[in-house]
Amino acid sequence: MRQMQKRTLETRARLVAVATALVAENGYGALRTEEVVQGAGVAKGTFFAHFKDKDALMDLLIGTGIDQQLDQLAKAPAPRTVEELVALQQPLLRYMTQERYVFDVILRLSGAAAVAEIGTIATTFGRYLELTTRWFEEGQFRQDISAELQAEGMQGFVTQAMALYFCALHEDQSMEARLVVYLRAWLCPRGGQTAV
Amino acid sequence: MRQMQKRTLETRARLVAVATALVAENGYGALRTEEVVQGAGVAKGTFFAHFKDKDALMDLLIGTGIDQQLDQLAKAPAPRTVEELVALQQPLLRYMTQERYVFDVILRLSGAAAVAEIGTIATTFGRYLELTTRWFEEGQFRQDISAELQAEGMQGFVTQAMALYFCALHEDQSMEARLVVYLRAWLCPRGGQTAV
DNA sequence: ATTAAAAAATGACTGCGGTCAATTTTGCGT
DNA sequence: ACGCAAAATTGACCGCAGTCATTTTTTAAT
Repeated sequence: MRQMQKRTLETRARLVAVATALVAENGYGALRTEEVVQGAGVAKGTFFAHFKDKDALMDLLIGTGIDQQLDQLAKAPAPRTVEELVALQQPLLRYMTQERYVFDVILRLSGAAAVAEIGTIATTFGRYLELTTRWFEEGQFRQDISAELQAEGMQGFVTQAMALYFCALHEDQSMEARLVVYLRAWLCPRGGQTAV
Repeated sequence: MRQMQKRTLETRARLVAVATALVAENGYGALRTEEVVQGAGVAKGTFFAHFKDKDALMDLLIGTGIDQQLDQLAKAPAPRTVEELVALQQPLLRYMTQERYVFDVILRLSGAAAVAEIGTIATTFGRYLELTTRWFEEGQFRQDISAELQAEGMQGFVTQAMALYFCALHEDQSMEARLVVYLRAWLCPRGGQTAV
């Protein structure tokens, strides 16, 4: 098995650089592989030799963006209130909802289809869970369920809040306001009936 | 303004009938507009005169399927335990996760893009909320938050459970088992700390 | 019946993602 | 240096959703 050529890395880097620039200019949804390929000075087929499909490129671009947001989250100390929790995550939510197309891609790629092909976005979702689980391990919120479960639940509510952001039927409140309501109910339940 | 012609209804009915048959045969993801059009004996353009795009047809087909599931749910008495809650919804979950493609379409269309164009799937999601809210109004579960909020939260967890069903990283437990864990934590919290 | 205008249907055409047999480039063994 | 096989690249081509100027059909007024 021969090693990868330097040329390969250069071509790939050029494709990614051109794509990044085009996205910065016109947004994710407007990106066309034809433009990327022309900008990089290669043929159509070369693109697909480097990326399985357009989604694979998007996975890389958007996944990188999410990772940068998580870097910020990782710096901050564990939030102690629901309000802090939401405020801290606001930049991440804004990034993921910047375009309807971006949110759709994230939903589509956040679960790895096969273990063999865990993409960047799927990886960031794992990292998000790890990171927020650590917050809950500080014990500021619920004691009756595990930190992992609290984190998984928060992830679900965050997704739901983002989804409703794009829904014309639920324009009454902001994404953040809705999330505060959800997370208060999830993380600070005031002992309801305990039917099992 | 002249009224709609009988011909219009006939053509549309034929398109839907052919599409339904094709889906029954090969599944949703394999449906091609070309086949629908040929089967109905009309031209390509006619299809798009009746449906804004392929998604609009899918919205109708899948939305109808969901509605049938909800009809079943509406018949049953309000569940009194989390296990009943999950068992009752199992057929609905199975329907929505029968194909990856179906689940993707549902996610994409469950929120109405514009108030003017509320599709069948978006409508069923509203119906699901109404229906389950009524369950929670019976007061079997949490007393500290509204029935609506309990229903919205459940919807989020159901979606999350379905999403993880398609994720290779979370194959350790079934959709139903995961949902039971979520809903127990959501609906039967045993009074944790009440930080606000 | 005649006609005019709206409604419906047509199908060639476009845009764009993705494929693949053929070609060029590269690095290794001799 | 030479030859050869693997790796990388090429671009014509395909599949399929969606468009639109043109034609056909229907309806209502005269």
